[in-house]
Amino acid sequence: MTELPRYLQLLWGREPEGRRGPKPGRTIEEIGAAAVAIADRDGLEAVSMKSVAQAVGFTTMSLYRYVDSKEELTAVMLDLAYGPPTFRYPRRSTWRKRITLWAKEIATVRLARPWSVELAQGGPPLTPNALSWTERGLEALAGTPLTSQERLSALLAIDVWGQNHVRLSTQMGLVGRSDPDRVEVSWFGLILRVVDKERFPHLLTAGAESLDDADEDFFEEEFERGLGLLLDGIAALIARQS
Amino acid sequence: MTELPRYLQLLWGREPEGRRGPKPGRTIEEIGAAAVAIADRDGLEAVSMKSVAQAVGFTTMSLYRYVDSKEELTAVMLDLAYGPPTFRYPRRSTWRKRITLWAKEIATVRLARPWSVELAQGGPPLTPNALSWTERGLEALAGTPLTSQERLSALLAIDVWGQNHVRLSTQMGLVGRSDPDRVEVSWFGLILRVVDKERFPHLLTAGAESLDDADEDFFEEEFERGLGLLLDGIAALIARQS
DNA sequence: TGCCACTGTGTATGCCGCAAGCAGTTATTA
DNA sequence: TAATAACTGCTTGCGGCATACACAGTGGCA
Repeated sequence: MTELPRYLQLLWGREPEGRRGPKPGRTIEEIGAAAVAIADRDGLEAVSMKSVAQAVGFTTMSLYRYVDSKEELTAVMLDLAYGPPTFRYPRRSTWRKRITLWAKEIATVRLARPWSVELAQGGPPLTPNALSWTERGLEALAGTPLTSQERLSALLAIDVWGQNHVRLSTQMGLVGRSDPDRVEVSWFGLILRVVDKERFPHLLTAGAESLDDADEDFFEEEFERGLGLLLDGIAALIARQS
Repeated sequence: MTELPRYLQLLWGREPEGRRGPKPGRTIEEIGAAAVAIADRDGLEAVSMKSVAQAVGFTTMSLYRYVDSKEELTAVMLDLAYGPPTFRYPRRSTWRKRITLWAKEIATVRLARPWSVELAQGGPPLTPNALSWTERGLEALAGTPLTSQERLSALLAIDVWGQNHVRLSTQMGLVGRSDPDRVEVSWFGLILRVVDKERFPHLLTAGAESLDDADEDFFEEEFERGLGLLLDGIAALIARQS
């Protein structure tokens, strides 16, 4: 069993006792917050070891006293972007209402920090805030007959879907109310120039019909559609276990 | 309406007529295939404009005659990694069986190219093979009462979930049969060192129970779990529309 | 109390990657 | 036939990540 990575030691307050040497000039939270501020203002590509170091009054290489790599820095950033979950579940609410709230809160956090969905994904959650959100998701499913594996599996599916929804909506410029005639036209309009009816009959039909039914607010309506589908799947599973 | 990006023109065979100048020395497929071969052999980080150029007998900057950026090169790589869908749906099969096959085939492709799930996602599908897979997914849902938006939404949810499943399983070293006592122990064992029962009661319970019920083959069993949930959701939607 | 190992910061440096710009050659169009 | 667009190689600039080391500060131990 190897030692905890440095950044996790720091984030969790789990440093070994009796560290010698000068006291650190900054906390890992300060460093992460500086990186988040840069990403918020100038986008993810503006976050470099150098820009972050400058923002906290260090020189570049001192950051490696807190994180071993830039990848670890981005993990810290994501944890800070998430922050602790502060919402409350209504009293006596159904699991469905609670999970819906959980998913909406996550999407809100992600939307406030669009750069967070562009970060490379580095594995399962390990940081304090990320795990706090997992805990809140499990709390929402408390009292259901699902096994633990089924609970974790369901939360993962919703989380992954939600991230992708934010990312795709952002990339397509479809966050917020939009002209129904313009919704998805950038994607469909583009593929219309290359696909032929012989090879892509279903796609052409689906695309045209989607334009007819175009959402007034793609982000919100597709959120309901996709989350509804996932919740229905969970409901079916619960019904089978009852 | 702007011009099609160069790489899409090339991939779709949609170049304007009458291009002057020397004939290109390579096709975009050849360049993409060289990049895929490098990624297969040495991993994604070994793919640089330089290494790809060398592999096809060019110098670095000539690649920009085919793609405008490295990002476009990775889109070409992904399309080639997918290849055209070659599977067949059984005659008279249910939508559920067809979608299951579709999802499994995608996962197989992704598993054969684990680097493909690490690529940054650049928006909705635009390339020939990627769109062919979408077409096959729509074909699997033909005959169901779902609207086109619901169909696209369902396919997207499954695709996204499948990619994440491959990525996470690969990152956690959980592809193929494994010692049940070791499954997820790397993740849970790690968080056990930092989480406390007061703050994370549900997580600790879920983790311990998951270890008790540990899968013999995490990848396969979690695939069934997660896909089952999504399919149940689609089934509920279909039942409501019937 | 003094010595020494460990730790925090700055500095110097190396290597690599992406891509703008230009020169020379090739093939099509006017 | 001349002009022009397109293909390739070459040059170059800039920025980023991270190894290694010097110096100063702090705690553990004899």
